[in-house]
Amino acid sequence: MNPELERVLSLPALQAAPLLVGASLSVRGVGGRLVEVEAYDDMDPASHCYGGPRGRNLPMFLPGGHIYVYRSYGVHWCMNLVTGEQGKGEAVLLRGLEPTQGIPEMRSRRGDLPDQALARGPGNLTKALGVTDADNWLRLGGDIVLTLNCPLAKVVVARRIGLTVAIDEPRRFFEAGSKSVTHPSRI
DNA sequence: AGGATGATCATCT
DNA sequence: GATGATCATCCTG
Repeated sequence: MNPELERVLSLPALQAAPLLVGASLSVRGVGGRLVEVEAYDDMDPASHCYGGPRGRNLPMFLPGGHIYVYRSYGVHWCMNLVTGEQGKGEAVLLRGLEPTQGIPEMRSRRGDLPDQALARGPGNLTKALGVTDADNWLRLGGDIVLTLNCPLAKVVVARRIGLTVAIDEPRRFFEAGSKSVTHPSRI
């Protein structure tokens, strides 16, 4: 993994998240540009790692560069990039991606949708990319590759979606104007 | 544009 | 037994 990416992934989630908007993610040859992410850490009562390491949250306490996948509402997989130092408990939820690679394969998994909708939303993103709990605990660099791009000029920080606590915390980062962002008007 | 609903299961109490 | 870091669909205005 290149040194700059290594550095970004060693940052706290709140600092790493905006730098990951615009980065390229590829999962077994299928991927695109990340356009929406959300930071979670041990100070956040909505985070799985709140209260310390136990059960399903253990991957969040690995060093930055690992993958944390969990089941949401019994129906969807959600994928996180672990950031920060080992033992801290931080991760960035991947919420939206603009497809650039393997679009026919995404369409076969998601149905006949416009490109922009294939990986919009955390559950749809994992489905389009073929990510499941088999990818939990993995480290970037094998099946899953992340490449930083030039920092984007227009990264918006917004409130969050679908939570019952700490919903107004500004922890959701997205690219202004992208059509692969959920609730773009909810700032 | 926004509110209500049900699907479905790993994890937690 | 209850709870969601969601989504598609159906409604209302």
